[in-house]
Amino acid sequence: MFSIGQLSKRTGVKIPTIRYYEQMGLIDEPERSEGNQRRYTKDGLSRLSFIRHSRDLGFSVEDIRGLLDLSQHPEKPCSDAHSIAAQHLQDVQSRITKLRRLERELKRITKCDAGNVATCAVIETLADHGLCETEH
Amino acid sequence: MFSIGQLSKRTGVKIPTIRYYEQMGLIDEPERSEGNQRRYTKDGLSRLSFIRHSRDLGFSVEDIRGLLDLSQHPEKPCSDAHSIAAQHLQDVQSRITKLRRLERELKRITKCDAGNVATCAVIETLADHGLCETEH
DNA sequence: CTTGAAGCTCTAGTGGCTAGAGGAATTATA
DNA sequence: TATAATTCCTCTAGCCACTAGAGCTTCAAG
Repeated sequence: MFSIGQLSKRTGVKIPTIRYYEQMGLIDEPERSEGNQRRYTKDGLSRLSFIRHSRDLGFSVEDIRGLLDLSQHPEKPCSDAHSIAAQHLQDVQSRITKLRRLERELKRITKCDAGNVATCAVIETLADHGLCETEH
Repeated sequence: MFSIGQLSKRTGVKIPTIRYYEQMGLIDEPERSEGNQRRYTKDGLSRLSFIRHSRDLGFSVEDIRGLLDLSQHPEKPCSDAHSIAAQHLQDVQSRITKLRRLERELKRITKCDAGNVATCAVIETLADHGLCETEH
């Protein structure tokens, strides 16, 4: 049996976040001590690790709800899990593409070495979209 | 003079967002018509464009506050603008790095072609961090 | 002068937490 | 065993950058 603090240390999920997940229904309400403190089992620990890991990979809480549900039903086909993951992969890739464009633009405008704001490329570019090299 | 709707169309910023920026103090309160509707000048238009453009580049509202302030003082050295932009560039770059790692991991786990959840790599990987190839 | 679009203010909700108040329980030390 | 230090409890509110909706008023075209 783990206290919430121990669970937090083992998983790297902060205490208020664990309580938040409980509220959102991602983890079951655990047993309580005589004094009403949460007491977790190994199962609780592994479920929380699953959640933590999924969050690290950027899945939304809703996605995780689906993935957790699937993981409880080993007999189901895994195509559902795949479509969640594949969709998420697409999201990640499109975010990367956008950020790469930003990066290029930011690199370009931070090269400016003007002395003051009047001729500064950062300010100028922000004020005038036409100066941009790429779409965004 | 533009109505809020015209301003919205010209800048691509949604109407409630314009009012939100006003509330946040990013744009001045504009004049009003006799019937209390907002009426904007060209100055208002270009200020909002500046904001829109900065948001597109991913600057936070706080950053923009600083950049706007600088843009009103053309005599100031532009090193302040640079440090805001350079810091932001760093943020963007570190986000890209993280997303690239995610992408690799997601690609790997979505390659699984198992029939059901019991042996599905997506579920398995999420449950067991040890199966991951890279840090994240 | 009517009608329909566009505007107004105000409140509340989004996601995924995080912070703080004010108190109770547990654990470690004396 | 007494006390002190730490951890835990619930509850409310805040973060960012909007977005949605209710209920009302004003504007512009015909």
